[in-house]
Amino acid sequence: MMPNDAVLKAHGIKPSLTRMMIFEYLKTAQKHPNVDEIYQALHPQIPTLSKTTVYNTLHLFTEKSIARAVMLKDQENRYDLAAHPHAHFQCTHCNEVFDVDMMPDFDLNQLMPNHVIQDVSILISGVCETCKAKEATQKSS
Amino acid sequence: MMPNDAVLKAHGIKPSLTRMMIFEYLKTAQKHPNVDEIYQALHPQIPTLSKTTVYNTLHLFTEKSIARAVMLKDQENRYDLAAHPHAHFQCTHCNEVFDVDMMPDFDLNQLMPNHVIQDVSILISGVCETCKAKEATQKSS
DNA sequence: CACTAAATTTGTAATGATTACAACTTAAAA
DNA sequence: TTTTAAGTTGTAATCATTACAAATTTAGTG
Repeated sequence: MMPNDAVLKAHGIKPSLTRMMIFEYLKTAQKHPNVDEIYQALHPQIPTLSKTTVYNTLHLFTEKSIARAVMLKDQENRYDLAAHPHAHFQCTHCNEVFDVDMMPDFDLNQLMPNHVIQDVSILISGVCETCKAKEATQKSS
Repeated sequence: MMPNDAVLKAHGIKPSLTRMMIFEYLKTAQKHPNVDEIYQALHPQIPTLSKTTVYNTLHLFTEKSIARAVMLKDQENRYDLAAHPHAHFQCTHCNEVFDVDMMPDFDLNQLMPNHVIQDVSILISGVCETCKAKEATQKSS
């Protein structure tokens, strides 16, 4: 696996320490963090970190296509590495977000031959396994 | 085609005049209006209309599944009738949103048998026909 | 090293969509 | 009519995001 600084450089991003750490957090964290979560997680290690920097960095990352803003039924943005495209499932009960390793290959270039397709994002909403089980238990009691 | 009040009633919504007009606007307007556009469009006809009412009504409509909040790369919500599911294309140049009459039928219930699927929304982003043509013209000049 | 310019980071203030909430109005029920 | 509920309204608060200018760091050059 390519080291983080190489990945950033390969996308034309100068690998400052802050950028590397935000990238590393996106890579490691098993969630789809919003700006505040990233800030809270890294603040202890980078005491001078500012939220504006987190915003700046995420804008840079999405512009250079190493991250994506995940569209959700929240009023805030969450972020995701752009590496392998996948769909997202968000539970309407617990609000949790899960990756769905699936990306149907409809041929958009054929369907919309005169458009330039840059990105496709799929959001599935419903009730997750856990919440569904809880519901069932409550109803039967 | 069912009259508006019947549609509302069928979904358990009492068809007040305001609600009917917001519904009618969603049905007629060839766009994916945000709250402010709806408010501006109806304000002349309903001088006492309040933005809060627009918010309330849209919440009610989405809750009762006759409208959907369209997820876009904007910071504001846009709305859409829930009638026929379709994907959305948003141009990264002019920001315009177009309907894409396509909804791939991946079998989510099979893929996620323990989840309850309520909704699937697909957002395609890229450059639209018009903007692509303009770009080409500019480059060649 | 010293100096300069550019890139990066930071903090504060402004913006703007959305929500909370209490008051007011209208419609329905008794 | 009287009462109660439903619907609507306006104001104030919340909160994510952006604007922007200052401060800091980094890189390049003499």
